[in-house]
Amino acid sequence: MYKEYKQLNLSQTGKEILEYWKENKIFEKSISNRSASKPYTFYEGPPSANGMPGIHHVMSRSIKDIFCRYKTLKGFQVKRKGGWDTHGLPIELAVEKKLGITKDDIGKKISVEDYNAACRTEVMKYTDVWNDLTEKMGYWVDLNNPYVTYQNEYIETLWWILKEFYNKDLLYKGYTVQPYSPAAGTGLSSHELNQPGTYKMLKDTSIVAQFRLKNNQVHPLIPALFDDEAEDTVILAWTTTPWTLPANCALAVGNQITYVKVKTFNQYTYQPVSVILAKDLIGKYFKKEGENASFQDYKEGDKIIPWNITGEFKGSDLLNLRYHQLMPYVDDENLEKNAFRVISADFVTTEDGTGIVHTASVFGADDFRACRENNVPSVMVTDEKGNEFPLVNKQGKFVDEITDFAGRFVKEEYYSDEERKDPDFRPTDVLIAIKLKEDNKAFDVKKYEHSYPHCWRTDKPILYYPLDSWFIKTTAVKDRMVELNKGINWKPESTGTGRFGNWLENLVDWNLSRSRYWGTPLPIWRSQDGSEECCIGSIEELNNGIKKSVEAGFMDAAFEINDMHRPYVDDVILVSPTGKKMFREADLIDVWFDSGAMPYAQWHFPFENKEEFKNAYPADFIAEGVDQTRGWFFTLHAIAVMLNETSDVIKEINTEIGNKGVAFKNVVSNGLVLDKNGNKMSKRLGNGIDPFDTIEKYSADASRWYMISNAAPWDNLKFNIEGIDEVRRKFFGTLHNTYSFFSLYANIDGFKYQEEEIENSERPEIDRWILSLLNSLSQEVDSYYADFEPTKAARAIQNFVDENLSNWYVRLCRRRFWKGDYSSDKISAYQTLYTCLNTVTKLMSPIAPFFSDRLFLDLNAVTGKELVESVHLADFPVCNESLVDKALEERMALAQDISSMILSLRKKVGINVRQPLGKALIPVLDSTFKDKVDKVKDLILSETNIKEIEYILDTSGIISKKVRPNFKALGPKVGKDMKLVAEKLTNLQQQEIALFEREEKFKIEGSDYTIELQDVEILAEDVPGWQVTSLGRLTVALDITLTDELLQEGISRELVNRIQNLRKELNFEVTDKINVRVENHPYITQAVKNNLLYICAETLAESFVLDNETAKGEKIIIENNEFTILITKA
RNA sequence: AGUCCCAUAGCUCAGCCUGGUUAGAGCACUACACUGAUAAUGUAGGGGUCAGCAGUUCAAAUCUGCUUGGGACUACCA
Repeated sequence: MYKEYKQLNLSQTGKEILEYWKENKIFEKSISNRSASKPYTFYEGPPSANGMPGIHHVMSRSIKDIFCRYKTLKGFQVKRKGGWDTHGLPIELAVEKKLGITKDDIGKKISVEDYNAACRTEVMKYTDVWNDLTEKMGYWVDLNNPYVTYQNEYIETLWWILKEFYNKDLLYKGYTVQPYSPAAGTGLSSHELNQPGTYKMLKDTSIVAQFRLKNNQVHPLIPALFDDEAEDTVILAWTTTPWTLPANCALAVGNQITYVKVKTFNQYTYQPVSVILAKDLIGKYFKKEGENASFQDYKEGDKIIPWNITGEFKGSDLLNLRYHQLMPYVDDENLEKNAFRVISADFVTTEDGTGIVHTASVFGADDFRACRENNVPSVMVTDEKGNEFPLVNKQGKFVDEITDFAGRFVKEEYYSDEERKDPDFRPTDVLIAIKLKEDNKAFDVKKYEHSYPHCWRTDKPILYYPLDSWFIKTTAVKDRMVELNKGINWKPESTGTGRFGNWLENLVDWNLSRSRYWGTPLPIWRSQDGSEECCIGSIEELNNGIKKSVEAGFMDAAFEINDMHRPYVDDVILVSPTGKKMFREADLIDVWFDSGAMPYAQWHFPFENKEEFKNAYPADFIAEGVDQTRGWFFTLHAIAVMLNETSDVIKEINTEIGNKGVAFKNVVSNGLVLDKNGNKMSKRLGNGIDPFDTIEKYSADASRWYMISNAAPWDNLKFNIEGIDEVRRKFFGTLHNTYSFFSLYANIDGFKYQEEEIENSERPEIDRWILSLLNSLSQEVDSYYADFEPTKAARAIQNFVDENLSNWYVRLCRRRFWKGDYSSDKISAYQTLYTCLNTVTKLMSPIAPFFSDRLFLDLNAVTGKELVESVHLADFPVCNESLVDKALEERMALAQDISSMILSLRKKVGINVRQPLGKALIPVLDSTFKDKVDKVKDLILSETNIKEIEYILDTSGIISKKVRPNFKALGPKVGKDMKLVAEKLTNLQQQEIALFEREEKFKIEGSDYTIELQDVEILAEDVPGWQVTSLGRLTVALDITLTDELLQEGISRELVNRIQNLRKELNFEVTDKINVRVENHPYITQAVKNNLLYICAETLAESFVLDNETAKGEKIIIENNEFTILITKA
């Protein structure tokens, strides 16, 4: 017996199937059943286990799951090792919050050891919750042997990778400009900078400085810039941080910006000067009244300063102009040669300032980049050891070399309140402004209020400051990364070429350093003078180093390293080749390096598992949110490309497996899950959706199906809980009903698929049709999955189940299941419907793993046709081309259209379907059309309750035709006369159309155009005198004459209908035979006599008596005629 | 601020790459029908300035540019 269900409960089904999977180890079998020689590799992007999972995790993990399950069905062995991302700032912050401490307390109130121990505990706090979600949502991933980024083995692989880079000079120490808080003495991450309240309004002294051009240089613009040797021509540049002016090393212009040279006077010194600034900004510095005013009449102190434009240039013309250093405290040969010149930069605008940006390479991130790109050296001081330092020290004070301001804080906020209250106190910026004014180097000085970031701990403004950091020289392999990216299949493509491609094009070196505690330590040891250093690539190497150190007497012999985190590794002192002590560089590395290295580290490669690694490299498929583009996707790619360049082991393996050096071949980047109004879900708004509630209430299957079918993965999903319910009703409900229908009758007839498979050619048209569609569907769904288009797959399956299988096949075939003997037609129907259901379970199983398995198991429990324990162990359906019949699909579509049109006509004239009608008329304009319709005629007739279809031939002359222009064909021919031609054609008279058809061409009056038949479509639009309707090229007319015979048949059907209702009301089994007594009402007498056999057969009546007396039984009404009827079980 | 994505019926989405004159589907709504799939099903109906403006074209939801709104990422700037 096929299992029958009272109603559909997807949530319950999910729980039961989950138990079944566990008991029977289905997941394990889905891997062990497949050959290891056919691997399909998936990498799990490790979630951070320190937060609760949200509904968006169901989304991204559904996508991962779908393709892994699909590939399993396709015969691949798909291992999926789980993983946990365990390092990083969020964990540190969670611990600090929990313990009620700040970073300052680390090493004071709490030891680094205890702190890190707390992190280790914290990070796995939510593991159980995550594992629970993973199971309940049906995500198959190996949770028993996950990789964990804090484990020693994992870290050891990271060290190995870093050493490979180090050996090829791809790891270096350098400066980067970072937000830095002198008051707190620490760099700040962008995360810290984005805390609420860090950006505050600040009033700063802003200066427009005059950078004097050298008049003795060789440059094409010199004649235009200097009228004579005495002329003082300067470039104007604006700054809100005057303290950076001593460090000025370049001026940046925009290539496309227009600049002008303006002759005028300095407002402070009254000296004549020629200034260069952006044309758009003239109005900001010069009064209209002064334009072209007399220079002779100008007197010192005049409010109106005369000016006039004497030249105009593009930014690109100004490039490489050299100027005198503005504040020459620090200078050298290299600077004179390569600095103090005009460069171009893309960030220059004409919105503020002068359109020329003062650039101090070490005090601004943009500046730093622009200078590096243009090979402009930085203005730095050098200590006795030859180390370079910026002009401002780490306390935020000018160094001694800046004689006039030495020892002064660069920001006035760094002075105490008392100092600032002193009436003689002058901020350093103001002192600089005064000096520049005196030196005739300031063009304009003003207070300027702007938003500026502050340190969230000290509340003082931050500086952009160069800090020592370790970098990976990703720029060295940039071209290779760009090149290899082109071979990666991105879904959607635009993310790969756009977001990711652009990112690679603008690649900068990867700043690895993090000044933190809980993370992978940088394995670099340095002597104190920085002259010697080494990079450790394994635990063994470290232990050897420790041994030597013990021998050298630097370390205690009892020292043992068991944990590769801080503080333990910090206690290791190594011996340099010359016998000096080397200490570990205190930095941790970026956590993104942890996750990007997972292809190697998850296997502890190359220390162990070489084979496992080789078999699982690179990934065939990965999937994460689009926010990982510059995160995990990038680090995976970067590390893979660089290892291919640096590591012999990796190169060898890549050569062997034919990998050019990528970490993944296909990548799906999914969009966000928003709330139903399109807002981002957040704790603050309280609009988040709890995945556990959703799964409990609506099931994992419906949730997954909803998310996948509703929008393409890479489009943002507006998550509406009602949508899940719709999916349940629409799709799962329909499928479940179809199965219920099947099981009801299959159980009655004892269909167990024991009979021989009925030859396709022996099956009726409608069976061959649905099987044709089914095979087309298999093919289609297969290619959608293969193309990483799950949404299209889901929609195709859903459309098949709803529209074709349920709404047409089952509806039209109902009689075949309940009527008559267990004939070959009936068996054919069962076999066909069974095959459809069984195939659909496999097609849908990647998306809805629970329900599909239940359906599959229920079907096969009876037939035993498939020898596997789960749909997930089955093979993906293969399209049998010989069963695909496009012509059949086409004519069935025709049947559907014609039926629908006839029903629509019935509706219009108010004759319901139970009343048979004599005939429908269909105009045929070509012979193939008639053949097509003829083959599906019976379906149309029974569906619409019509006796006959009559074809009206063209020659009968009763069809009224219409010409419809084929614009695509006419376009090139008539061009702009289209309107006229189209109107003429549309309004052609019947005789004209006939003429057109006979001659196969038609001349348009009043023009030279001769229209041919292929330029138009001629269709039958009307059959005058009949009820007619049209759809596209189809036209159908209905004969609504009711003969006595038809009327009586109609009455018989009504009678049958009432008897069936009674059977049901009385709760008779569908197989019960009955006896019927009906009051002999004149309305039905003749109808019963004429159609007695029909009525009895339909209602399973063994006897049918028209009784003249009785009034017992139920009262029924047909067309206002009332009479009684009594049915009893026979 | 820059880059990218998105905008079609009350809601969720097709269509756009490759332009063709009546822009589709489902849900919701209304009416009717069906009643041996029945907590199911069918038919019909209303509902759209295809975000706006401009351009290219005989013809634009579709191609181009700009604007507006939403989102993402990057940056935080003299």
